[in-house]
Amino acid sequence: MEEIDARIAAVLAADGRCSFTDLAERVGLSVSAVHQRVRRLEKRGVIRSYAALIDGDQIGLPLTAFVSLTPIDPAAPDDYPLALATIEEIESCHSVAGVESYIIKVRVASPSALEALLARIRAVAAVSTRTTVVLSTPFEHRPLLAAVAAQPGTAPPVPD
Amino acid sequence: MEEIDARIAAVLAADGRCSFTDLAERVGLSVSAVHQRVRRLEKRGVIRSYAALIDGDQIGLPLTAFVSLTPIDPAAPDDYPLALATIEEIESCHSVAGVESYIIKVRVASPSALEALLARIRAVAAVSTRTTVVLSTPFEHRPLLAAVAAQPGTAPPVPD
DNA sequence: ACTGAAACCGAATCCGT
DNA sequence: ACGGATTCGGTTTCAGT
Repeated sequence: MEEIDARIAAVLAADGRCSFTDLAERVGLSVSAVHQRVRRLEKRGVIRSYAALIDGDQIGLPLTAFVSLTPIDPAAPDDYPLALATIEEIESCHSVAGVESYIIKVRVASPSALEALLARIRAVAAVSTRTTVVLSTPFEHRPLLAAVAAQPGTAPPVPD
Repeated sequence: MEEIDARIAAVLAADGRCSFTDLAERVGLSVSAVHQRVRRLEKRGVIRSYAALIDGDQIGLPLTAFVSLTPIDPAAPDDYPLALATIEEIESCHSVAGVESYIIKVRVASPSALEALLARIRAVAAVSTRTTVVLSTPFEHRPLLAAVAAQPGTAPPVPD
């Protein structure tokens, strides 16, 4: 991917509602050129989607936890992701290397809601669980493109 | 928070670039009313920001890992988040309950980049690290508002 | 692949309820 | 707090280089 595409992606990663007009100014291209590039980034899947990032505390889901899952029967067919996807409290699901097979991130309203959620997880997935409660989140959702966008792919235009 | 605000937040969580016109149709209000509500959700911090979600694989950061951090000196002042925030490869940082003090999520280009990153983390933070490599991500960034938005807060308007 | 212009549509504001 | 109208600016498309 080119440097200019990386910069466009970086801007949108940090400000998902940035207008094409602003974007054009920031990267030094015409509006229609940026438009073209953004559509291409979307089509290629570099930009997967756009999202409003919501504060869990303010929507009645103040408790975040990471839950590590270990299959009870190691020989069981691995369709856990499908089963887990049906549970809405699970925000993300990662298959991982190590003693445990999956790490999922969940958000719930209360400790008792967490307890009920863990029961549901064990019910749909035949796993044992290990839960790590999040106390606070100093930061999250940081755009990872700053470094990528900063790297000089082609030389920047020389000012005269 | 009201039900209608929850629905607005849910729509924007799933489609961060949704227009006010679309939003108005979806929640059954006028454009100016939703506009007002969205601005209020932003001001109150319910909507923290908007972001384009980027595919790490496509920007040269195919390796994701969770790193658990344990302070070497348990009595040391806890300014780890500040130190960690300077490292761009760290996407999120959570303080957690348990044997370890923090769980961070990182994205890097390669195993050797991960090795270098871990060295940097230990350098800035005086911690021991335990790393869990992500093999695949069945899903992530799921909007957690579906359940919240579905719950009937006030009764819906009665059609005549 | 980028520019510039044209046509269209959405955003933002104001006023009235 | 909502709706409707207005104005302004952004989006989208097209033709040209």
